[in-house]
Amino acid sequence: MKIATWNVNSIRARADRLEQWLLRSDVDVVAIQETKASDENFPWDLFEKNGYEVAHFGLNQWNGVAIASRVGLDDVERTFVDQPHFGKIEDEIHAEARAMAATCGGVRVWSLYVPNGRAIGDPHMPYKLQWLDVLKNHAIAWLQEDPEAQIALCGDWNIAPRDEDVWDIDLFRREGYTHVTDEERAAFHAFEEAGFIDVVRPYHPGPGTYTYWDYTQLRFPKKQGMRIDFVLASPALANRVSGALIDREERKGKGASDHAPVIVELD
DNA sequence: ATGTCCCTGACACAGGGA
Repeated sequence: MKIATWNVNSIRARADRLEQWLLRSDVDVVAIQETKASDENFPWDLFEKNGYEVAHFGLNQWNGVAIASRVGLDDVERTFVDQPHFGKIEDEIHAEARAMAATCGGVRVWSLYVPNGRAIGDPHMPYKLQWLDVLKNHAIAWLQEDPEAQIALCGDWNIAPRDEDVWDIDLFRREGYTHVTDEERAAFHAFEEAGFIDVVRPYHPGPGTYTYWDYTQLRFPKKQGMRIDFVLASPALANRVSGALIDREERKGKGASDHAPVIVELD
């Protein structure tokens, strides 16, 4: 069985490439982030005509997550319990469309689009950290409840856990960029301390291994990327992993997302 | 090649997000 995670940066703009990628990659499950679509304009047919069931959670043009599966799609859950909100007091406050889960082929798959902290000192940064903290507490509870649970926390984590996960850590430090701060890294490592394992890194160690390249500044041809998309597997699921792929080919050419798909193979 | 891309509102391009 193959499980993938991919930030598509608009599922409508990516429809043709996504369909070709489904045919080529032969994945059984894909957790999708940043659909930038509401449920009303989500391309349901794209999945159904290729043999996938699909569930989507989208409220407007921002965020949006989906899970497609050809090995079952059960117990769909939209947002996690007590998912932090973001909004000014005077605005309508709602939980953003950044998290959903489904059980696919016996695996509890989460599609996660972790908030972008935007900038150090920006209110989106404590929102990001709080969002991760609440999710981490759930992750701990899930494993306490069932140590053998097969859980895949898939998504765009918007964190580069190690210095080698960005092309120039000195630049990030000098400019005070996000994604590499101690606080963000601690929030990520808390999942590892809870027992979840980055199952891709052992197959594709760094330095120079990335999953995202900014559209600007010729970042992709210059090989200036960031490793921010991860599949964190529970211990029982990690034991089944037999391979992994960062599909860098999919970042090439016209109409590519700025993120590459990340694929995990299970025995 | 791959020297931003994508969305919306509204009809041209500004504004917002990444």
